[in-house]
Amino acid sequence: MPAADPRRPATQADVARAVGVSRTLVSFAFRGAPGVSEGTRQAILDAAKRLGYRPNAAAADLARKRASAIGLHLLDLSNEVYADIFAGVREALEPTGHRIILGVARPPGRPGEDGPGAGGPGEWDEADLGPLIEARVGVVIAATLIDPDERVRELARDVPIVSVARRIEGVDSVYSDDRAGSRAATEHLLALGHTRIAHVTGPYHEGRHERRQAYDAVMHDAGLAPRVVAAPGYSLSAGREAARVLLAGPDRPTAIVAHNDPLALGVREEALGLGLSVPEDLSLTGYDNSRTAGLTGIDLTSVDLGAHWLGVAAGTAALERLADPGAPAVDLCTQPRLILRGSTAPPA
Amino acid sequence: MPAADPRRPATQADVARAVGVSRTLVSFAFRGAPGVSEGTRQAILDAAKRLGYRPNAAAADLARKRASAIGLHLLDLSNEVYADIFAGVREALEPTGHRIILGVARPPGRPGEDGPGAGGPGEWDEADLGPLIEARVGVVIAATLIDPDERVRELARDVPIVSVARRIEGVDSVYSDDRAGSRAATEHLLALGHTRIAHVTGPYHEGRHERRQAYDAVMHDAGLAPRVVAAPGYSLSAGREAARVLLAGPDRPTAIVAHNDPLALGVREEALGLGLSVPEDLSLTGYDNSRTAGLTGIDLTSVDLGAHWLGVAAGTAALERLADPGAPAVDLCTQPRLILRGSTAPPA
DNA sequence: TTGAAAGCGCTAACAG
DNA sequence: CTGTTAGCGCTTTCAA
Repeated sequence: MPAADPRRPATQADVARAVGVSRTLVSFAFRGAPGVSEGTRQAILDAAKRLGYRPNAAAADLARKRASAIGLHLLDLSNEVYADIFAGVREALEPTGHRIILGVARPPGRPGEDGPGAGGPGEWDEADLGPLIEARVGVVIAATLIDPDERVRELARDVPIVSVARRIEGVDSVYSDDRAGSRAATEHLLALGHTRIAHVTGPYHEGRHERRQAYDAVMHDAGLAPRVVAAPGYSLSAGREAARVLLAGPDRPTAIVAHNDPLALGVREEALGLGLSVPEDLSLTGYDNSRTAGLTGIDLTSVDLGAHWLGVAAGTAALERLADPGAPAVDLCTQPRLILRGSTAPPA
Repeated sequence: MPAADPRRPATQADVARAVGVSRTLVSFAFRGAPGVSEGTRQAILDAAKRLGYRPNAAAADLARKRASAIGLHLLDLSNEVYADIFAGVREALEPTGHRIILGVARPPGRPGEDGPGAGGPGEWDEADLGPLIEARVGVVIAATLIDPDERVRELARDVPIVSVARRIEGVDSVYSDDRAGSRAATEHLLALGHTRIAHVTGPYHEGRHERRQAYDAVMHDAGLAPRVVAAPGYSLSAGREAARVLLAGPDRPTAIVAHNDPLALGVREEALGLGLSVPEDLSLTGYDNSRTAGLTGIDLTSVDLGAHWLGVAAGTAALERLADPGAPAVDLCTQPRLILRGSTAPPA
């Protein structure tokens, strides 16, 4: 039998009334607090089940004056990396019983999406993190933020932030060494004998340019001219668009370093569509080492940043931040690994 | 300058005090309610920004006695379909300002994962939906539930449920005709001339067997012996395991209908690893039409169930359910499309 | 146009 | 072991 009052969810008061005890007892019984006799506890639990009582987490948090939920901000659900990060975060949080409130960034094509160097208002993360803050999460784990560092530090005054896959001075950060990963990919191509190596990056955002910078640096050190094309996003179709530009001209690159796997896959599709072979006519590297990259027939050389591990570390850092708001900011950096596959070879 | 009291988030009372008005006014001003003079409103908004005031959504819901959040339960983030459904749901909910609280099912390998017909306790969804209910969401959109119909109807007494990609009598359901999709795939293989067609399904769950049933029916009608192998999950690696069994024996199938794309991709990897060619030695169909299925070199024939559209429809249905709790259950069924690609061909 | 007061479901001292 | 009493931050009658 559901609660007597139809449609209105049962409350602790209903349970207390049914059993004939005070509301406090019910509260105690549910939290396993000491001071409730075994008999009473059973009676309470039984009645609760009978009435279909469910604790109201929001009300509990309000009364307790502290959050039981952790916010998780993901940039793009259609990118496997974020699913991996999520899995890691949950693994770390699961045993603690913290609810995870997930927020996902609005898709690209937002008004004001600006090109390299334009230096837009940088207030995108605000829109995504706002709802999490208003849901009163105790800390938000963010993968990946795109606003300028300074802006993120401002946001971090409203709620503790753990930045995943991006280092932000003064904010808990758990990330992979993007410069090293990008450098490894570019140098690999260089070692193979390529000289016309291009880079496909995404829209400009501060804090998302390390892969590009490392590419630039390696090219510069090798005395080669860098060539960078910014795709209109981070997806496969954005990669196709970038490739269209890159592969059309006269001195087509013989190798391309893509910012991530979807972009690389897009470049690959476009190249294949143009009648080029990979790696014979075009060597290609991705970044993220997604499941797809490893499929036979795709064999995309890619950089593995250990997304799952980052997730676990971020979850752990969040817990620590919750426990000690005053602790110094965590700064955890891991080394990525270049996974060699069939998409790279010496130039023809 | 942040709130005077360090670390304690500003409240409406703080704002009211700063401006010199009552809390009521602040509340009104924030919700754009009529009855606040333009001057006062501006003063309030200014002070709020200055103090770093953020509305407390949980407290507001509590006082308002109704939920402003919608729960979204996703079975598996690493499967693209769910990302597509998510995108659709958000598209529908975005303009309304409802927060989306996301829950993701615990990964497989739970205790009690039972085989076909075993009829286990069937209380898995409960564990996943519980936190959503306790967060007091107004309705939960669930993609995909795995408990028996009857159990889901019980859960639906605690909170309105919109079931996505699965029809449940008496519960709002937005789904694709799985029998039709599976039938189309199987018949396609039949028409190609295959007779030894096997089916790779996942662990048994009531409400997740329509694809299998349609396969069985088509085989039966064609006078052929069905052969079904249950993979230990719905992932690529689960597909590999199933294929190991299927491709080892003496009368190896010449075609396989997989329950979904990851499973199909797993079968493909295993087959290729065994030295078989697709489609020459083995025709293969997936289900979901993921981005990966469409990649050159993968070319997986797959059934498209319009995941994004399902998401939009589910979001819309959720909104309607919120507006009218008493309305009859929605029952929306769409027709899937078989996308023909290079992974299917006549038997050698 | 503004404010006072009650209460949402729950927790947390503090008494019995 | 059990009950009483205050709130948590916010909305919402109802008066002024």
